[in-house]
Formats: sequence, structure tokens, C-alpha cells
Amino acid sequence: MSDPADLQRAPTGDAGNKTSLQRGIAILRAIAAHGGSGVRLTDLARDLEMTPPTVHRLLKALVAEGMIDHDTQGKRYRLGLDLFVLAAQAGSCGTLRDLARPILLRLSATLRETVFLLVRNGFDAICLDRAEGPFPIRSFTGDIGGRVMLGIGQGSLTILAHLPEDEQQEVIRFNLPRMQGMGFLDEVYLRTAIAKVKAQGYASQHSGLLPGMSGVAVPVFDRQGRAVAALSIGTPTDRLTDERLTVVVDILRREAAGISRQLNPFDPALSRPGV
Amino acid sequence: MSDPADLQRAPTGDAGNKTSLQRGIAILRAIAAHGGSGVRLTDLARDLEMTPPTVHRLLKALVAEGMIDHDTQGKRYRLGLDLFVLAAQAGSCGTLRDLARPILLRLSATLRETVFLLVRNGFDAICLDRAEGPFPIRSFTGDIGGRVMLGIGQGSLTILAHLPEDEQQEVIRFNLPRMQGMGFLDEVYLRTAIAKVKAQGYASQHSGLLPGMSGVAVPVFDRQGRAVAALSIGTPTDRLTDERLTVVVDILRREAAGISRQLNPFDPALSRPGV
DNA sequence: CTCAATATTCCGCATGTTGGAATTTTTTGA
DNA sequence: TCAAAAAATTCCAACATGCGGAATATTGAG
Repeated sequence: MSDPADLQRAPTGDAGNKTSLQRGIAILRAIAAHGGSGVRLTDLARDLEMTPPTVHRLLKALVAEGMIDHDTQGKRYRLGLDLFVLAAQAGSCGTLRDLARPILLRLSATLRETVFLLVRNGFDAICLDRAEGPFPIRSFTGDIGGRVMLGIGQGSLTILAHLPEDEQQEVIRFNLPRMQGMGFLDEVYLRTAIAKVKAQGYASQHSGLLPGMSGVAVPVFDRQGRAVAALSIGTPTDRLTDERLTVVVDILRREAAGISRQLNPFDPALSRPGV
Repeated sequence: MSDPADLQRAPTGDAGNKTSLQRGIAILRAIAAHGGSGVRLTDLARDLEMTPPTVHRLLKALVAEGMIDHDTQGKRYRLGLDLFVLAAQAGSCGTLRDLARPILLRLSATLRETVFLLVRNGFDAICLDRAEGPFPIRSFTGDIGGRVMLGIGQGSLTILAHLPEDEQQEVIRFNLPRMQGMGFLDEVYLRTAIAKVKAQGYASQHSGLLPGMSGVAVPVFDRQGRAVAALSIGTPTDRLTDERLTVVVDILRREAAGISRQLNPFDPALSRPGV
């Protein structure tokens, strides 16, 4: 019944939560991981290995702040609207998201494809935004806020491929074990794919790992030339002919360059892989 | 230099933050309020009336949790991606947002208008989702996550109008003073508008408070018949003829009813106005 | 290069936090 | 419908953790 929430906590072997603030955030995470149906206090306490009174007090504080909603008849807790409001302003790290938004909309309209904006976050890529096309799409990233390991999917792969050498190695070393369970991706395959992406400057795959789906992605560079994001589309495989691919890549590249030009100097994606 | 952040803290005369968790959240709020350009520690300390060491420690915890990004050269703090990820799962309170998403998209496509989904939150309405139409739009709610006082704008007004009598009174009493500065809305006007909306079951305004913009909104009821949300469009005034209005209201109503039918029993928007 | 402003670390004090136990409320089962 | 079990909430004393003044390090300005 437990979800892939643990995978989200990537780096250091966490030496247990320390501050009560962190405990509170852990509660938020646990509630989020549990999904929209809400969690009961006892379950939270068990999952997080805290005592019920502690969880209760933290929950009370979170409810008071509107970060959590609490069924009035004292049953379930779920994420609150204030959290939503708060984070609506968060995605726009350096306004990347705001910058890209109109571009995504235009692209999805003109290409008639579903367009994704991914950014790096540690060892993962996160879907910052997404504009729906007319075709039903399956993707690794899922909806806005979704995350995938760096290397899985075209957009994510593009970011990985354009990372500085040492960071790239570190990510690969960290992610390969995580990919074991998925059973279709080995080191050779990954490194080959990376090399190819780096060489041609974009990632594409006809009939990829998701049956019937294809993807095309280009990197988005910041002013310092770091690949901070990827612009990508997902589409039914049969829609993506070779000629179309060429055109799509071209258009994506142009838009990515446009974004780069507007990007502020500070880097939107951060890494802190060692911390 | 300070933003309308204080307005977000609606209800009780806050007797100062108590728990450190709440202090931490206050910091998140302060950073959010400051916008994407980032805040310095000292400014946070001043704004929140905390000492620099306290702010620093809390920030450190928040950074460790990925809720905040910290320029490596030790300058500015901004909201982090993990917060974004966390809250991406929050908006779907009771899956209202997820339910409505495809409907918004369809509406914006068929009507060629910008469509909004608003929910109540205390004395405000929050923009849960928004699907762009082809026309440039100005709205009170702004983008996803934006908030307006209940009563301002057609969607927000619709929710207010359909509230239970006592809650409606309470909201009006609370919001009227807040509207003073805006200088175009008095009590008579507001009550008249509410009565009209309640009577016709939808809100509309040719040439509203935003020059050149018009809006149409219908309430979305939950299973208990409470108006928990509003579905609305914003459009250039000259686009909204009387005949078109009729049709639009009709379509919006139909879709709102569709959402209602699918709504879970628990109420997605919560009020706790007295707490 | 110096000085002022800001960020960060230190550390003793005390305040907020903690969890066992008690109490109230809700759910389960008969 | 009621009784028993489980969960939620409150209490409180022990104490760990967060607090802030002061010291230090770092950054930025002139």
C-alpha cells in the first residue's frame, strides 16, 4: 500500500529527521504520497514512526496554516489549498516556467502535440509544465509536478546528456541501480543513448519504452550554457515520420533558443548532489 | 516594496506564530510573496520580525528539504522545486481539479475562450485551474494559484452568491472593509449583484470592472448542494453578445452539472471561517 | 584596501516539543 | 441498539530543541 515516495528522497542516507520543521514537511510529503483520498492520523504516525500526539500537534499547526485540510468530523487529512497557492509561485524558479508557458501553448497549438517542459532536480527531472495536444499521451513524467529519473524518457535523457561530464557520471552511477527493477535499461544502452543525444543535440525515439509512444526533446541552455531544462513533445509513434521529426526538432530548437535568450543569469535548477 | 502578502492571512487576529513549524511556513510565504527574484536573509528577518539566526536556521532546514533553493554563493533564497512537486498533488483536493481539467480544456477549445475553475478558500476564491483561449485576457484571479476576495469578479461573485445565508453575510462583513481601497465597489452594489446572480443562477457582466473585459460564471455544486466552485470564462467585451451569452451560460451549466455528478461526497473547499 | 553590511557559527538559557498515560470520540461487530 | 475496540485528542512533567545575543566570517561598497 506504500507508494514510490521513498524514491523521491534521493541523496544522502538521511540520518533521520531532525527539526520539527522537517518533521512537519515529512508529514506533508507523507500526505502527498498517499494521494487525494486523505490519510488518517494513526497511519501517518505509523508510516513516519512518530507518536500519535506528535503527529497530531504538527498536523494541528499545518491545518492552522491552511497547508492541510482536515475533515471536520475528525477523520482524514489531505493537502490544503494554501499549499497549492504557495507552490503555484514556486515552479517559476527564475521565471523559467512563466517564460516558457506561452511558448508551450503556442507549440502545442501549432504542432498539435503534447509539449513538456522538464527541469533537473537532483537525480531526477521534474515536469514543470505541460500543454496538452489533441492526442492521448502516455509519458514517464506524467502530469505537472511529476518526476522521472534522469535518463528515462527523451526530455530527461536530453538533460542528462548535456550535463557537465562529472555530474553526468555521478547521476549515472546513482541512477543505474535505481533502474534495475525496470528491466529494460542497462548501462551500455544508456551510455550509447547519451552519446547519440550529445552528438545530434537532441533526443528522439521512434517506438520508445512506452509502447506506441515516441518523443522528441531538445535542451534549453541558460546564459552560462548549462542545460537547465528540456523542451519535449510526446506523440503517438505513427505520427512521427522522419520528415516530421526534422521539422519538429527544428521548431523546438528555435523555441528553446528563444527561452535561453530570456533566461536570467541565476541558475534555476540546482543540484547539490553531494550534500 | 512589500507585496499584498498580508492580505492572504485572512481570519483571526494572529496572535503571532507559535510553533517553529509555523515560523518555517511563514518564511515560505514571505519568500513566495517576494516573487521570483529571491530574498535575502536579512530582509526576511526584518519582514517577519525574527532574528537573523532564527531565520537562518529555519532556512537551512527548508533548504535541506528542498523546499527552498539557495544561491550557492550565499545570497538569495527562492522557492524550491520540491515545494512545487509537493503542491502539484495538492490542488486536486478531492480530485475536483483532475475532474475538471479535461472539461476546461474542452471548453476552451470549443468556445475559444479562456476558462477558469475557482474554489472558495476562506474569504477568498482561488484559481484552481485555467485553460487559455486565443484571446489575451485580464482577470482578477490571474494565473493558477491566484486569489481574489469573494465578490470580486464573476466567478468569485458566483460562489459568494450561492453560499449559505449566514456564511455569505460573514464574508461580506469581512470583505467590505478590504474593498475600500479599490474604490469602485460599495455594499449596495455588491448586495444587488449577489441578489441578481442568485436569481438568475449565473453571473455575467458586459464591460466589467476590468476595462474591455467581460466574464460569465456558473456555480459548481457538490453532492450536498453546496457551491464549492465556479466555472467561468473571461473574454473581450465585444465578443460577448447577448445571444452568445445565452449559449455560453447554457454550455457552462451543462458542464458544471457534469462535474457535480462526479464529485465525491467530501467537500473539497473548506471554510473554517470562525477558527 | 578599508569599512560597513550581511551571512553564519557559537553557546547558555528557557521555551516549545515530546511521548506516556488519561480522556474523549468514532468505528466495529454483534 | 449497545458494548467493546480503535482511533483521535488532551494533559503534563521531563527535557531536548529551538532561541537570540554576541562573536566571527564573508561579502560588497567606496
